[in-house]
Amino acid sequence: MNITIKDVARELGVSYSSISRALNGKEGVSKATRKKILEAAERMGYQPNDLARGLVNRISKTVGVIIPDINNPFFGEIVAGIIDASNENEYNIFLCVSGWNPALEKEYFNTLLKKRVDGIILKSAGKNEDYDNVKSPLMIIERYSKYHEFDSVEVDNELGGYLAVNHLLDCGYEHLAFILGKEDFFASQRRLKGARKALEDRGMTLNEDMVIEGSFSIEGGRQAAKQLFERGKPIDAVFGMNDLIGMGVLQYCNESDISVPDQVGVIGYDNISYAGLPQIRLTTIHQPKYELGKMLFETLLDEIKNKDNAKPTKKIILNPELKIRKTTRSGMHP
Amino acid sequence: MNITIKDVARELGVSYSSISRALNGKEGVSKATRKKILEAAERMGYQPNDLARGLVNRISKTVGVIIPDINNPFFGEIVAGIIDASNENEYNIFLCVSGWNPALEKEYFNTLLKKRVDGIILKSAGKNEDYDNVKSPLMIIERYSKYHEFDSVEVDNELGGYLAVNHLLDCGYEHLAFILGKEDFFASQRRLKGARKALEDRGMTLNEDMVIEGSFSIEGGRQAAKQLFERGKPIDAVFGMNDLIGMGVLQYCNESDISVPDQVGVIGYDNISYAGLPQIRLTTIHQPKYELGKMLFETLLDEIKNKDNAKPTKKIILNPELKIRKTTRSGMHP
DNA sequence: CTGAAAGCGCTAACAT
DNA sequence: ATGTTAGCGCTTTCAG
Repeated sequence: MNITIKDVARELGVSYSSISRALNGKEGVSKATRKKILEAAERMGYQPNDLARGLVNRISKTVGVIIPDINNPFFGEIVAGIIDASNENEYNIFLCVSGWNPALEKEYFNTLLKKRVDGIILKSAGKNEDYDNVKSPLMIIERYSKYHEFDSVEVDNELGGYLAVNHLLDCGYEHLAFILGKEDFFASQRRLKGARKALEDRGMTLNEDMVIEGSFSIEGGRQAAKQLFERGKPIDAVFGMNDLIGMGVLQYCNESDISVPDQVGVIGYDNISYAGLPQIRLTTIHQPKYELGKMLFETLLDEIKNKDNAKPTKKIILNPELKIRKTTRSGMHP
Repeated sequence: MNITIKDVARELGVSYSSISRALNGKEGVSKATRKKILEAAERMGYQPNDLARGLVNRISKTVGVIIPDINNPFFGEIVAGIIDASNENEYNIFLCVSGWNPALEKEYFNTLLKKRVDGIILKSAGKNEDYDNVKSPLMIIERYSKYHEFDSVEVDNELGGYLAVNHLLDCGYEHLAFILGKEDFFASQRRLKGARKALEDRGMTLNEDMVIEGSFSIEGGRQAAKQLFERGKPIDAVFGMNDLIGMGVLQYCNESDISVPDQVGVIGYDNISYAGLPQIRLTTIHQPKYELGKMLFETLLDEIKNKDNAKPTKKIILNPELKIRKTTRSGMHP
């Protein structure tokens, strides 16, 4: 069916070990025969079988990626970075989408193991201790472990939260509300921690009543905003823990004739492409998503290559950036 | 390193063909030993090696997908459909992103062949005759071939174009302009054909001067609109061949104080998630992208399973739908 | 420099 | 019902 190394060998009357050597650019073949082999392979349309190769080399040049949602542009951009980096290193990506379902995620994980991927990049939908003693190279996007036993790449969530609230305060907003994303408890908590710190740095304190949990979607944000504002307590700024939530808040404000940014300021998180649209222009915290994806892959590859020789684990932290747009007041100290 | 079938066999003192039989649920093993084997495998943490399996079965349970751009939500939704369908059938997806680069696309294609994928789904960035005599199961998204030698799934572009222009005319717009996407010449042409037909059905004719080519992006749409309007000829409606272009037109109109939909009507194509945002509400032609992805995979799988026994090729055509929002006038015959 | 042979982990005849 | 064996396509000793 498919042309194999043996077919080429037979055609040329050489042993197939020579073919292998020639094809892989190893020494031990004369210039002449190497040339002959390469030509014949080309002419016959020979395509090496990576399955067989992988079986003997124990390297599949393949990594698995599991994300919760591909239509969330946040993950889309991370994946774009991963794919580009993998391409540069002649790797291919198995993309799996868990739909925030831990059981499906687990299933995917096992399938990837069976496929003998060289490593896995995972954004877990659940608590990620499940993966604490996996032996294959593994990068968990935002793995929260007590000990730093694993390599990691992350964007500083605490700093992001700090920047967001600091900006809100700079704008003169005083009654801050916070909408967490229940899908990612840890990230939301970290951001909230930064928020708290920004408040405290000015001698203020975070009002715990004003922290509610929503879901990472536009509708989730809208609902949460509704809930928040209908309590009747004073609110003049909302920090949504992702842009989708922020956009939902915007939507609620629009429906309820609350003027943004005058009456209420809104800030999101992530800086997904939507947020920058001229009709939206949501102030937000930019996360370097594409770069994160690239570094995730590169760090994983590093791990793969140094599987045995124990190297010190590393922790790479990327910085988020404040992106001021039009949903927060511009004047300072009004 | 990894536990193999042999390890389990040794542990239990059975031959390893029995293990294989038990694990694959084939007959020829007594209930008792089957149970024993399954337990031992579980206990020892045995994970079958799909590379080896694929080598002997000549089936990798893997398909490759090549798309031009993952951050275009249009492709994102198609991929979501493909991934869901593949999961339901216990397949995994190699996702490749060509960046509209035909050379990279070709490279990816070859890599997938080496990885021995069972089939490939491809949205080609170039003219797709390159793939006319590929022997592996292949689904090209919008393959334009003179003969229907291949299975295909597509959304009716001509109908989509017709619906769009028909609606514009219903709204009372008279001076129509068209912005094509140069990345996808064929699709744009088909849609234009439908547009022409809608005009002719009312005894009107399409003004070829009013057809220009842009690029499938917001900025591309903005530029094209600029070019169009600066010619000074009367234009009261623009049909952008995708939503990104439509949004670019919206942006231009906003910057130039052209009121939409009163002065100028704008219609896009695809109905990507952006288009439905409350701040945008772009009238557009909906393409069932997720369903397209699902059917693409399912049709491919069908092809894979019936590789040899020649079945008649099939052509599945999905219908697009007009989605009226706020960028076109509502009143008919004003 | 080249060939023969073993083996990667698994399945599928073919025996027993 | 179970075991033995060959072989999938390739890489890699080990001889020559």
